[in-house]
Amino acid sequence: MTPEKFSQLDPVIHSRVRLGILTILASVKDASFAYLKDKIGTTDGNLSANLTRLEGEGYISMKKTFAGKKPLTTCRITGKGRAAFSEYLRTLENLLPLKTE
Amino acid sequence: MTPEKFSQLDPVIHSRVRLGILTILASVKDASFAYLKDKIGTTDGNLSANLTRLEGEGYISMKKTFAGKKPLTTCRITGKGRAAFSEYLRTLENLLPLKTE
DNA sequence: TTAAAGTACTTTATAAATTAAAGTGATAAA
DNA sequence: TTTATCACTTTAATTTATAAAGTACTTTAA
Repeated sequence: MTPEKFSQLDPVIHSRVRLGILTILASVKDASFAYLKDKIGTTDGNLSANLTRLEGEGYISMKKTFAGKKPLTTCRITGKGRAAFSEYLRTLENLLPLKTE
Repeated sequence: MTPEKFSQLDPVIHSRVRLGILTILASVKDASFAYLKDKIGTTDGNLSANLTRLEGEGYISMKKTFAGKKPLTTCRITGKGRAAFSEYLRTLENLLPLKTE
């Protein structure tokens, strides 16, 4: 049994913005670009880049539609993303001295 | 009351290697370079750079001595580092759906 | 009606951080 | 002696993240 190492934490998830995206997407059916931006507190460019990264990893999917006349990007976590996120949390709990009450 | 944002997570701490360093140093009086390297599972160069970063932030202190004839770097968390680490954990617990049992 | 401001992003450029490779200086082993 | 090893540091290369521009509209307001 190898000792638990911090390198086990999925680097795709271990980014403040991507962690925020996945945390939100794990708890709602889907979320818009604007909603994510507001909740996470980042810039348009940064959010865009990180969503693209997560989509590239197959952790989320994005659908582009229109809300009236305005473009609307809707994001959703995938099964793979949900599994990776759960595993990330599990690893964190094993590694950190957390005391959730 | 502003919504909780992931940008509140201290970027100095939110790095897999530095998180590992602080987690260990928070639970022991001090630790050697070799011990940290083994426990965290990283390379010499990476560990060295991250220790220097933490020292620069005032989160840890390093003492260089000799163990017999070999150089020995001993690391210790500072009060500031301990406070920042606690705050990081507190923020994480507020942000993530953790279920520590 | 048309100019200005806003929305909802993406793309490109720049800065910062991580990782990998090479380097240092000493000891120990063959 | 030369080869290897230890305990790191430094430099270089790659990857990330942040910031600045850019695109393609829509809405408001003169």
